[in-house]
Amino acid sequence: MNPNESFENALKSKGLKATKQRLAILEMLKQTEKPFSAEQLYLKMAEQEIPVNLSTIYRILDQLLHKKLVVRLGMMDGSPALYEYNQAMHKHYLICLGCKKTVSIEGCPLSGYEQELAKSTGYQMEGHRLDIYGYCPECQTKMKS
Amino acid sequence: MNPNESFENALKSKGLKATKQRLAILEMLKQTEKPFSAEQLYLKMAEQEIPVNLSTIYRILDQLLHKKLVVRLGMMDGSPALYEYNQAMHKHYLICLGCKKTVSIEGCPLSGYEQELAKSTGYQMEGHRLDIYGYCPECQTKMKS
DNA sequence: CTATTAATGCAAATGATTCGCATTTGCATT
DNA sequence: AATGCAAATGCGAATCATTTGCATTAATAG
Repeated sequence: MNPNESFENALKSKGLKATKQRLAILEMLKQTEKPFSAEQLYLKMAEQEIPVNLSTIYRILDQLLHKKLVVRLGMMDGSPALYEYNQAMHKHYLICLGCKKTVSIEGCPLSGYEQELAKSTGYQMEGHRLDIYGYCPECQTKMKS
Repeated sequence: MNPNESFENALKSKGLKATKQRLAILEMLKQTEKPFSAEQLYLKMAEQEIPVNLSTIYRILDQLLHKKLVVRLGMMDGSPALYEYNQAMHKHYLICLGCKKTVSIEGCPLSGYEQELAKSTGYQMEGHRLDIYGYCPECQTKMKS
């Protein structure tokens, strides 16, 4: 099955029209499997000569977010939000305070905990943000000198 | 010991001058033990007739953050950052995406996990950041109408 | 008490994101 | 294939949180 075709179906089944801008965004996020900001997507689309306006990208990302086709992460400071294709499996990162290298962690240590918390608080859970900080083996060695 | 005095020492020992604005912010955050946005602090200080400019508050919070006297929690959307007094004991929050109310969570679900991860990766752990997002019972009700 | 230097106020700039409204496009239906 | 209409897009301006440059003021070392 042609990838474009499956995105078309995904969009239509959610009640969204399959426009070239939406298809391009989904394709880009899916292919790279990396998170991008609205601006980065805007630039990439410009390269590929797909005409699009930045505000349209924001609107599209917002819709895809509500339809759970993408996930939004980030913004501890005021830097732009990042969006990534919604793999069923979500990830967490181990971030080195020395060299800023990030390693993804197997599985999610909060899988059960969140449901438990939902029950005890009455909240309807929408997700969480977890990053773990430390020093990688290389940076630990460097620090000893 | 007068609380003001101890904040004065805390500031001076970090190389910061003990101004009334800084003392007021620290006192406010310490007393309430709740996270506040820059704007909220600004309004509270206006009430108390402590003259201060919003940009000064941002600058102060930034310094206190670097000196580890306060902690910043980020929102997933673009809403304002929240700051709270840095208790030695770390906490995690359940944040309502509707009304932004934040509730602190009992204990830390990652206490054991972090050590386990240290062993399997060789990283030296320095801490983590965890916030959980959802909709509080009130906002869930509102959304149904 | 004075000098020095950091801190503050103010106003304007910036950066991310959103909004209103006119125009265009996808697509269901002839 | 042509038509109609809601949905989507483009464009510009607005908004909101936060930052910055520069002139003024206040804290503290000497």
